[in-house]
Amino acid sequence: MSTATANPADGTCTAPAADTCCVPSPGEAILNAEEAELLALRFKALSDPNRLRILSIVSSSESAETCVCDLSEPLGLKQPTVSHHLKILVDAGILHREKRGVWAYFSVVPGALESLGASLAPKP
Amino acid sequence: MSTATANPADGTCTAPAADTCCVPSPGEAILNAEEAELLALRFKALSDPNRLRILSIVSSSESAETCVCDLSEPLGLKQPTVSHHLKILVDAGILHREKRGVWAYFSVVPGALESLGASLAPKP
DNA sequence: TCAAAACATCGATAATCGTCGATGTCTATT
DNA sequence: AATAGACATCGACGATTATCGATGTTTTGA
Repeated sequence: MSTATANPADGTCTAPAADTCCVPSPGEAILNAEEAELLALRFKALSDPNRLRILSIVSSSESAETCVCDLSEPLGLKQPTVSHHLKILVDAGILHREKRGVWAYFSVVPGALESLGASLAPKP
Repeated sequence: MSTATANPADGTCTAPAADTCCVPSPGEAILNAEEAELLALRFKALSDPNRLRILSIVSSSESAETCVCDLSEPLGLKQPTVSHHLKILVDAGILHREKRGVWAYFSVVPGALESLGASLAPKP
């Protein structure tokens, strides 16, 4: 199971067996599709400049809480757009939403960013 | 500069000044647009399930090096697609490409993922 | 010199995403 | 009850993205 013909569907990559290419890696330790999908969803939440700035503002706020109207102006985005980004961050488990009266306050979920960062570590 | 009328462009959010909303945060420590754009670009490289699996395969490879033909089969993707994903990861500074003969070998840039993960830490 | 193989690049297509105006929902105030 | 304001949701539009077939480039082996 270690020699050549890695992609029979293409008929290509039938390595000359002499040189060492196409050693299909350990086999088991590979991130499976479902896990990858879940992880990608969380990174996708961080893949937009405005969402990163939202996180920066929320986490650096004195009260560690921010309402939507605090974000619209410094980002130069309209309210529906800000709400949309906030929803993505909440769905990703990164932000926490708490409705108090008319306002909605957002805060960073404790440990959320750290655990995401930890998934980039060399070896678990 | 701490009271109300956060979004004059909309005419909205003229807070009643009695309750505490719309305190526009510290002011200086906010991630600026250029930095956010750059960070987002790197996270965007991690925001695709197949790219995460590519990283998983490359980093768990025995020789810490992988060629394209090793990736096409386990991911179920055609060669041009794999090449496309690899280019994105290389451009983001996460993977290193080395051409040896006919094959191209990829390896994780040392410290690249760690430094990205560190940008998610509580306080710099 | 020629053929074959690995990989990159191009062009096209379907899907997803960011943005915003319009509208709906809910709450507090009058 | 009615109004006003904060926020969420909807629908639309332009831009970006993932995927793949076709093709180009480069290197090895005959």
